[in-house]
Parts: sequence; C-alpha cells; structure tokens
Amino acid sequence: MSWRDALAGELRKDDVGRTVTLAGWTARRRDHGGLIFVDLRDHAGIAQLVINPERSPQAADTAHEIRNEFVLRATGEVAARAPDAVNPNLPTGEVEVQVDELEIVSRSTPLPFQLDEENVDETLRYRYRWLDLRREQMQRNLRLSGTVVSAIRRRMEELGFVDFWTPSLIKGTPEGARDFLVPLRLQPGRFFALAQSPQIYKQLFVIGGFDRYYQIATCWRDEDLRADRQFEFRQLDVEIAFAERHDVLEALEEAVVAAFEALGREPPARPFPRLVWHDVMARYGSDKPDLRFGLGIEDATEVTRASEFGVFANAEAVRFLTAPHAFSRAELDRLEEAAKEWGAKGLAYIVYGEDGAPRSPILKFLSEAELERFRAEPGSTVLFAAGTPATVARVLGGLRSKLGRELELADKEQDAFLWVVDFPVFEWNEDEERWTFSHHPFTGVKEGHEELIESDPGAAISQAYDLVWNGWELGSGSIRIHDQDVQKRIFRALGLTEEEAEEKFGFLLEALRMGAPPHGGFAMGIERFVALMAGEPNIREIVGFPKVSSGSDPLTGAPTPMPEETLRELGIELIQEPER
RNA sequence: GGGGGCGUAGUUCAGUUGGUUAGAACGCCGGCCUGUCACGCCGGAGGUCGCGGGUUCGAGUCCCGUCGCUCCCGCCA
Repeated sequence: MSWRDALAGELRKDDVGRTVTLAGWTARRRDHGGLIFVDLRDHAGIAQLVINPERSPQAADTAHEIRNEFVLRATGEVAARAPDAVNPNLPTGEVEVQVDELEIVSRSTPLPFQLDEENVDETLRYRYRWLDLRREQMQRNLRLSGTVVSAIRRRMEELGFVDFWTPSLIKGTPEGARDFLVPLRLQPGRFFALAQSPQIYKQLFVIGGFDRYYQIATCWRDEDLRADRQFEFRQLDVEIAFAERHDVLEALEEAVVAAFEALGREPPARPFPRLVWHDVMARYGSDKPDLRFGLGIEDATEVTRASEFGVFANAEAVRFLTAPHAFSRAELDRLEEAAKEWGAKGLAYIVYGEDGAPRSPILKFLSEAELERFRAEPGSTVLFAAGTPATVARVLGGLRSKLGRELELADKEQDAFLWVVDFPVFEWNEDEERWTFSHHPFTGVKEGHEELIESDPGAAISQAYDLVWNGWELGSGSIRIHDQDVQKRIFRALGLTEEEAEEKFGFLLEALRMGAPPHGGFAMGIERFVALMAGEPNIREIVGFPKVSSGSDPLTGAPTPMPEETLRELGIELIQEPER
C-alpha cells in the first residue's frame, strides 16, 4: 500500500477516467449540505475533490468533519468538469476527482493564522513555521533555494572543484566580526569560536596541494541582524591554486550563470563588467552600485573652485547628480535630511521646472560658467554635495540609491552584475586612528604596490574584488598573499607586533614558509543570492527557520538560560542573570 | 549603542475632538443548502485595546516609562 499514487496538483485532462489515490492537506471545504467540495493541496498544487453522498455515503459522512489543514487521503475517479464548471484560475481546473473513499489521516486544531492571509506578523509566522512553510510563497522560495544550490554544486564539480569540509569550531580572533564563542568542557575557561568563514582552512587546503577547493560553507557572525543578515548563513566558498584573478572571476560567473540556467532564466551576459573601485566610488558614490539605472555623479570641482558661493569655493570636492524629476520644496527638505545623515552640511540644488528655467536659492552666486556646467533638461533637479571626497561620495551615493529606489529608475527586467576590482588594501579607521584592512589581512597587494605598504598605505591597491548584483554585494574575494614576508609586512602595517602576528596566525605564516603556491578565491553569500533570485528583499523569506532581529528563535524560544551545574562544568559564572 | 515605524478579537485591520455597551472582514461554533471554487444564507461565541504609571469627571485615543516586533545607522575582516 502507498499513501498516494498521484499528485493533486498534477492532474490534467489526460488523467480523465483514471482512478487515483491522493493525499494532502485541506485548503478549503465548501459544504453544500449534499455535495461537498474539498480543495486538496499537495506540494504540486490544488485539485478539487467532489464528495457526492449518492456516489459514496461513507465519504460524505467523513467529509462533514473536515476542517482546514486536515490531512486527507482520497480515492476516486478523475472526471472532466462540465464546461461551465471549469475553473480557469487553477492548473487542474478542467478536472476534478469524484471521490469513492475518503479517510481523515490527520486532524488540525483551528489555525493561528490563515494560510492565504497576507501581511501576517512575521514572529507569528515563525512561531508556527510548519504552517507558514505550507504557503505557496515558502514552497516556491525554498524549492528555488534547493535548485540554486544544487546547480551551483554541479557546475563547480564540472569545473573540477572538489567539495571540502572545514571545521566549525575554530580559533577565535578579535579581528573582523564578533565571534560566537563555544566553551569547552574538557578545558574549562577556554573557548572555540564558530567559524566566521573557512578562510584560513581553504588556503591551507590549497597549500596542501588541492588546487580547486569549494564548499557551501556555513558561517556564523555575532552581529546585529538585518533584512539581509542572519547569525548563520552559507557561502559558496572557493579557492584556486596558481590562480590569476580572471580564473576566480570566471569560476564565479559560471556558478551564477548555472543558477540562472537551472531556473530557466536568461543568464547575465559574460564576462560581467569589471570596474575599478576608484572610478566606481567617484561615479556612483558606492562600492556596490545598482547599475540598472544611470544617474551618474559628476565632478564640478574645476568650475566651482572660483565660485562666489563660499560653500563651493572652499570645498575640497564639489560633485553633483542630475535627477530626472523636478522636486518640490517638501521633497527637497526630505532629501536634505537624508543627506545630512550621511554627513552633508546641507543640500544645494537647482530645480529645472517644466519651463526649463533654473530655480535655486544659490542661483545668485553662480557664474555663467557654473550654470552652463549644471544645465539640465526641463523636469529635473541637480543635487550638489560639497566637502571632502569621502563625504561627497557617501552623500551622493546615498542620494543616488535613494532616488533610484523612489523614482523607480531601475529597469526591473534587467540584471546588472558587475565586478568591482582594485580595492585599496587599507582603510583609515577614524575612531581608532589606525589602518585596518578593507578586505581581510590575507589579501594580496597589487604588483608594484608592495613598497606602498610602508610608504603610503592609503594608496596601496589590493588584489581584492567584489561581486555586485543590482546594488547588492553578493560576495568578495582576492588573490591572496603567498609570500610570508609580504604577509608579515601587512600584519605590521595593521599594527600587530611580530609576537602578536605569530600568536594569532603563526600557523599560517609557517605554512607560507613551506611552499605556498600563488592562490586566490572568493566567497559568495548563498542566502543573498537566492533572495535576489526569488525576488525577496528579506532573506528570512528564503530561510527555513530564521531568527528575528532581537536574535531569538520564536519557534523554540532559543536562546535559553542554562542550569548552573552545566555552566559550572564549563567554568562559567554569570555576572548578570538572564532576563525573565 | 542610536534614530524611525508598528502593537486593538485567533488573523488582517478600522476606531472622528478624550465621551453611551470598542467595530468590520476572514477564521471559529451551531443550523440550512447538490455545482461551488474567497460558495451562499441565518444565528452565536470571542477583547487585560502589549504592559505599568500619570493627567482627567471620563483614556484604545493625551503624557511618561517599559516590553515586543520591524526598518535603518553604527557593526557585519
């Protein structure tokens, strides 16, 4: 005996005359007193059961008890519907099942929320995730996720990559993201960290002679949650020996294209555009621009240097972008408020109304040359930022993506992938007044830039690259350092003493001393990629059991306090009682 | 850590200027119904207005605090 021999959602006209046994959930019951209709749902879709007391008194008796989400098993004949009874909204709408035998396999209490209800509170959905997962959206998203991951694996293996496993319990480091700590009972007072990334292990695999490593690796980071961030997530992790940059980029492009193909979608054209970080920052004010729309930033510093408008004349940089919309005063106030959050002192603008005439509080200060430079179409607004190049980039970059979103400038049909290459090696950390790495400390330095590590750290260009899709950073990678001398110099530039470097990364430095091949790799966030593939702005919609923004799991109630005895065994004493 | 938004029936929401017994739809319970598919019709139950305090003759509504959720900034090598 099997529970079923056909899927409700797959019944079509061809099946008419077949006797089938279906099993699934009750999506709806329509009880007409005599005739009873049941919409039976399985993962393939919905089919209508017709329970006619004249055909089967047993089924009719049973059917009166049915409620939403009861699990049913029904045997009957697939019948064509009368032409006026066809439901064109259902793939199975031309047929129905005339039920002979009906069994209630499993009952359900009334539901905490309706499966077809929209905007149900997220926490409630997660609390009853097993119900939520039955919804069409979740079925589609999680199946899509499985398809994408499987397509990526297949393509990586076709390309000669071998699937490796690396430890989750690793040595903690204070660098980078906050670690999740795991106490060790065998050594009270000592802790592992959950891996933030398999970074060092994959490099060691490659140094160990495996030239093409990949893994769909789970990573943990104890940082605040966001719509696009969970504590734990997966990344397509890749490392290649004797790799040039293009070897890595091509492998990742292959993986992306494979995912599109697996979903039957037109893949993005290869190779993806490769843009230099410095240019991207200048042109779009962001290292992850959405290139589905233009709205480029232009530099005006040449022409404003002699401006009579003091703010322009005194600024290190003056840049502007031209939005295809004549903003109202209220809208401009709102934009200014946003600009101030990104560090602007104010927001200068010129509005070109339908008559094409410029309107602006700063008009009286502007010279002919300036006005000529800022000329724009009727029905547009020129927005300015003045200040240090970094602030100007941040303000206009922020405005650019805000305007892109609000004016819906992006072509939704388009997929804009790009590589951002030639990132700087270091970033200046204002708060700590020191250089920090912009990617990670194992990132290779661009050929010829090694001397700059000491002489002009801010100017040193790295061999790091990011993959960006429609304004989302999908992942990043680099050609690594394989020369232990360069690696030591990087550590030194980051402010680590030789002893500290040895203590933290001694094993890596040692490995680099024993025949490390040139190598490079990449890590791409699977959940972000899948979310974009599914058209979901929130990765919780493509994860089975997500945590909410406070860090809790509404389903299980985790995290929970632990008994004192357990903590004692681990050598842990609480200095603060957990709440409640 | 900071800023914004939300919190009213099981669910999604409405609730006017502070004013009688807090409403609707869906769901739930009971009844009727043989071609519905968001079935229909009749009847019913269901509320700590997140929680605590305050102002007031009177608070879902105003004030203070607090909790939860959410979006963003910080953070996320």
